[in-house]
Amino acid sequence: MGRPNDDVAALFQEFADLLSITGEAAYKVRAYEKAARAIGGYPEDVTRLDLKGLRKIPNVGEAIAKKILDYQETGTIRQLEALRERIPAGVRALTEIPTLGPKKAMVLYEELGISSVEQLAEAIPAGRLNGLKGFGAKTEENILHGIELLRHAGERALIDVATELAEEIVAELSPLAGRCAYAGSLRRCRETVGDIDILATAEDSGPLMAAFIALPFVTEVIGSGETKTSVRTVKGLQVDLRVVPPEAWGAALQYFTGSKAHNVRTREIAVRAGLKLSEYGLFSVETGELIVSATEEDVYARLGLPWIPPQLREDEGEIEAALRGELPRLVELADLCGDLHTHTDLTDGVASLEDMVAAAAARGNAYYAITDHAPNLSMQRMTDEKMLAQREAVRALQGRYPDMALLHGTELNIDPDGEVDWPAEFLAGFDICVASVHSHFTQDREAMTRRIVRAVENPHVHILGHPTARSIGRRASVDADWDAVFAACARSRTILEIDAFPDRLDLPADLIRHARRHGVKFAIDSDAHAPGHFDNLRYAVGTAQRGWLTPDDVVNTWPLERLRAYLNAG
DNA sequence: GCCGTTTTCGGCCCGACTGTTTTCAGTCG
Repeated sequence: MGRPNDDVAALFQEFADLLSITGEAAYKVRAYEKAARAIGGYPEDVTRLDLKGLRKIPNVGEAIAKKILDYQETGTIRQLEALRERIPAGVRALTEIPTLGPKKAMVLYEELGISSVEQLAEAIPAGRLNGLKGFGAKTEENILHGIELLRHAGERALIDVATELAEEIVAELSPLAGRCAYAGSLRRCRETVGDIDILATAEDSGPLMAAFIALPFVTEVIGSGETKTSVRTVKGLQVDLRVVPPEAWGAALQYFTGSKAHNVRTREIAVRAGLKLSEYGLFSVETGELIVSATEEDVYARLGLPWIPPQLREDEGEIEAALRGELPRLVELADLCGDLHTHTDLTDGVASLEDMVAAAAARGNAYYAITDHAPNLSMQRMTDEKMLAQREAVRALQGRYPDMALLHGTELNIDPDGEVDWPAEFLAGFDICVASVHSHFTQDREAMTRRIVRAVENPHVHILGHPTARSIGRRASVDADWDAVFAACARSRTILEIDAFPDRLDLPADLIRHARRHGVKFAIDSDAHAPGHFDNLRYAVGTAQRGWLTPDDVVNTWPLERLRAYLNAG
């Protein structure tokens, strides 16, 4: 997204990677990784802070603060440039090959001068690794396999694909397990996942492991032991099954949910209290005695913390908030009482107005907005007459739904100058207007910022639809000064959408957190084009939770009267 | 390199699996 803090964080992550390749002590590498994460999640722009301000960032001390000052002056970090000269970028790329880490990468570079994945792929069949210490036949085979995986699979799975697969596996294994659930980044509601972690309890892991390997979509067993089995599935997605004794459920679930950074923090807290935390429980260091392990709540409580929702476990301030007793009461799916962005077959939806409204009512919505596309998206062939006719149909339908208020709206197109489809007089006839970027995605930052700010300042625009217009894995976010956009939304009381389509999830979680600091409100919308799309709302809720949103932040958890008052005030 | 209810030095999260150097290092999560 090109935020300055992300750029600086990426430089320090690269610095850490290069240090680890040079064999620098692990704690030093970790110090840079921690600093990179802290900088990425820091609310203030680190390129505008002085030394004193920089030192306030957690895990940023004298040395790293000075490197940031160097970046402010020169646009780079001299020590990083020096490392880049020593270690070609291709050597760092070698560590992206599964099973090949920094140590092996450095041996390959120093002994054989290999500095790219391509060179390594050619060197192995040519026998150039023969006799190289630490590289036996099996290791060569694993590296070649890893290169294949890197080239072909590579991509992360979208959350809906991964969730459906994980739920299917849990359903298959549950009859054989005491307890069974998915953990890992999927439980934390990351928007994409690199693998799936399944956790189960059993006294004897044998039958579970056997059933797991026998699942029809398993194509390859990567590794298998008594407590852990890893497989690859038809879609290239890796799935790990961990089996622990029943009494260790809570500690194991906490451990396998991660993130790694969050776990490091909780273990450090344990160490300071004379305790040792592992997936088997919280133990006394002195006596080795088990203290707690049955539930996550027990583990956190014994560390002096409230239970922390998985969506927050990224070491991005949740530990500190928990210690202060300031964890947010996160918005939940059950809090939603309406949907403010949906389509019908009048434009590109695939279900009729009647069917969409019936499905919405069946979900128990208190209000529901129909927002078909406006005419400037010309392929939708919208006209004033069609839109007014739909409004009549909506009003007529209202009588059948005494418990659900029907709102007639539209999804406007923000043109390159920030104008929308209709003049103010026509827009005033809608109950609600969403406005979205659907074209000209590549405008430069200045033009895009001006464009979006102008649109959100339009008094008839209530919601900025899928604000970044990204398509995960296919199209990058548009480039805009998001702080300027969020400030404009806060001023004009324009609501930011969190679009539930699994390849959008837009606004993304990190930008949600930034926007919230500006005092902006949000709408969790399905953008449904068919009744089945309402099921995607769970993923938008997960994204909102990762953005630390409470029900008060989300306008479609509010009663209709409060929502109407907010829309009209804007 | 960072940090401090063991506070300016001496620590820094924990365990499983794999392959190889056969008693342990590297990688991964």
